[in-house]
Amino acid sequence: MVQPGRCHPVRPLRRDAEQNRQRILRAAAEVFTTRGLQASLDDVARHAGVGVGTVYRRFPDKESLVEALFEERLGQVAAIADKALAEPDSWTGLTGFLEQACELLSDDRGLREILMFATYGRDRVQAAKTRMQPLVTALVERAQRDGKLRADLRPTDMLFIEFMLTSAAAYAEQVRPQVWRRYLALLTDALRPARDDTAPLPVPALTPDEMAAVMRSIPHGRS
Amino acid sequence: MVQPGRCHPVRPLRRDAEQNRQRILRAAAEVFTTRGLQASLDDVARHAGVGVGTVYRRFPDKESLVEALFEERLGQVAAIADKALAEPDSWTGLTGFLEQACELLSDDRGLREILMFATYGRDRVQAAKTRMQPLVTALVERAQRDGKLRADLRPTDMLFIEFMLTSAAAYAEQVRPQVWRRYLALLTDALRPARDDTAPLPVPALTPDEMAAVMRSIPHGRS
DNA sequence: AGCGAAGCGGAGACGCAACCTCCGGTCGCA
DNA sequence: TGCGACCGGAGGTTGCGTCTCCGCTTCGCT
Repeated sequence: MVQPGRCHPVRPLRRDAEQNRQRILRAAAEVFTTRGLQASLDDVARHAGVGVGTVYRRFPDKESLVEALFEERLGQVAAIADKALAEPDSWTGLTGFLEQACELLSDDRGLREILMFATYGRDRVQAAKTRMQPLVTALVERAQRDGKLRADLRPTDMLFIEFMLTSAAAYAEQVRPQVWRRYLALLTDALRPARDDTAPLPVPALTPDEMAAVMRSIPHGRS
Repeated sequence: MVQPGRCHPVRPLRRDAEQNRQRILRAAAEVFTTRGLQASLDDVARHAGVGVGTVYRRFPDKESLVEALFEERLGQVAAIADKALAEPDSWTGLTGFLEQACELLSDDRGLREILMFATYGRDRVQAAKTRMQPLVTALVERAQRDGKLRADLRPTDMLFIEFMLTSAAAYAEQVRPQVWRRYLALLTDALRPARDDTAPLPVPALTPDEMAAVMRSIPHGRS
């Protein structure tokens, strides 16, 4: 996908080598999305039908492989926010954003781990997040200006909602991969402007800085 | 707390030994609640100021220690449901249940892991769950009879809500341990009877059997 | 066809971390 | 005071994941 940023032109790989590279990428995608990032490279190699050595010859270490793979996915996430802002109706835009993000994350365990726990590629993820933040903010503020969204919600709330939904999705994955839609509907309903008798939210939302701190606070390893 | 079910009367421990046992239990409680069940017994021993050997002399293996510790906590969880049913107002009972359960779980990582992922003591947890199920069902049905709770919700939904909230709590633990209350308020609001323009929930709730399957589907190890 | 370089496989070195054992020494208690 | 319960913690054992190494294969150019 992305040519490595070598300073000298790279001699193209031999045909068989290139083919193997593709096979590895495909296998890695499958393994990491279904079993998560803690899957071993031996797994990936077995899945690709090549030896471990071949994997390590192409990708100096696990991190490179993971980054090569998820670069594109990270882009997709940001694209979802873009598309949501392009949607003329502010409410549809916002709920569509939540739904599509959840769709993307709910069947990609690797992406989930990378985004939520920054297991690898801290920097790339950081970049993706700083790109998304203003978009989400715009989405939220637009819907509030239109009176479609409960006024006391903040952009970071959307991230938490996303997080809660994908947690639920992950939990039920093996049994009912789609239940998260039930809870999305529930939460979506809760996002609409408060009725008169609605209690105010008892705790302020996280600030963007606090949100960043949350990410940093996650132990470097797994959940 | 609970005397081990030896068939022959147990000679009481020597005074220093008993004291160490207590110290171990206290240390284990602290370590497991803050760092989770994956903490090593070496950690516990260090924390207790005793050698590992001492720990293993008292508790044949890690599982026994964990079970000894969480037996009581598991009881507390069930007690919360009992208390909620005793509350005369059905709405207060239900939301109070959610709040108190979340309170208990949000600052006890070990309990969280044991309940959600059944990392240890599958049977005990199963017992606790089957004890709770009818209580939660009663709580839900009572509130619905009173017209206080959205009619299309099912008991398993409460467990998912619990799960989503504790996930959020865990996520923000280091930065803002109380944000979960914000999302509890949001969800609580969503639990009230649907307004006329509320969309129906798009996916059926899990059945109790499916819920049990979810538990079984969790890989035996960690999250 | 022939040859050099690029590529391959996978056994296994290495590192790490957790669980648990063992035994020389210590300490409570009758 | 002496015996036996008890202690500490070094280290055995196991298990797993990352990555290396080297003898052999395959490609592709001439």
